[in-house]
Amino acid sequence: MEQLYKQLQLENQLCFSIYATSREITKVYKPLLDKLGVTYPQYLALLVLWEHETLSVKKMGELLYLDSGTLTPMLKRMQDQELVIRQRSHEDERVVFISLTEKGKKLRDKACHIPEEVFSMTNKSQGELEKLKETLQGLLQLLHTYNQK
Amino acid sequence: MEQLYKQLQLENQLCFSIYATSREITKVYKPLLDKLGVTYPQYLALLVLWEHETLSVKKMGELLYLDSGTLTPMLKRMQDQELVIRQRSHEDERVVFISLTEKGKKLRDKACHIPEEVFSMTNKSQGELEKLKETLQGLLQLLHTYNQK
DNA sequence: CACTATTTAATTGTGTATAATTAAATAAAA
DNA sequence: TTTTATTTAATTATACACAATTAAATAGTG
Repeated sequence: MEQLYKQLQLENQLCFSIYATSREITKVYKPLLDKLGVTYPQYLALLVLWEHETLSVKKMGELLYLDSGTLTPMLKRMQDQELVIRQRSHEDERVVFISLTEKGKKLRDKACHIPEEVFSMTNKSQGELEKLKETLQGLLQLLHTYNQK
Repeated sequence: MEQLYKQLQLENQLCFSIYATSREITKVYKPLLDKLGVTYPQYLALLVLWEHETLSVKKMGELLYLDSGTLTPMLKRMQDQELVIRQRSHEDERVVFISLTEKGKKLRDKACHIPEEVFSMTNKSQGELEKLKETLQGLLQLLHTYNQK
């Protein structure tokens, strides 16, 4: 039982180190994103829209691993800020397409320097962070596949 | 500019791989924690209480990297479920001590097998996950120190 | 001792997250 | 072609997260 209890120590939880690190990362981004007037999840939404121009809510959810319960209200807030436009498809009335306004497109140039700023504060090598990212992407795929079943 | 735009691709964001992985991990824990009747953040709170028996809200926040705006309502819900007891210190009336009820203590034995169950589904080696954990703990410390300034 | 600063939780307001349900539309099958 | 199943967003309810403020208590200073 001692051994089993030891497995329950916070110190030994990989899950916690990921969970806490994720939240600390959000805090690092906060002052940078405040300048753009967006939150961290909204920034992620912008990343995929800058890459794809127009996306359905479903496709955005697949890319960001988020569902409509999260995306719908978030995208409505972004529409209120005039960052995105939401419009139903004519071919299939169930589908809602999200696209960027001019204001949303312009934010890209203000965001350009953010990755570099965040990287520089870590004092880690590019290679080390790259490797960590790939390890996590592998784990992410594995867990996501498992959760789909 | 092309190079700068490339840095904004979702695929290149370490932050996103951590963010998304963290949420997928929570989903893996969900069915296991449902059996105990707790959420994932509540499970983390139980982990530190199983280790420390009694903790102030402040100390719990330090251990879990959470503030009172998150902990206070969560601990009240856990009190409603009769998992914890909240009582103010006599020496310092500002301090609230959290301790486990018998029911809360007993959950430990039901939780014992969870780490093993989660580990087994990953198909990763113990060493690989251990190394990932240590890398993230280092990053967590670094970011947390930065965010404190 | 009075006054100020600090510490600690609680509260408030906003913004995610996710499970579960609903509703509308399309596609597939009998 | 009616019926059935599936797909897609939206909605609802619950539970975090965190910034900012408040309030109470303690500690420190002159």
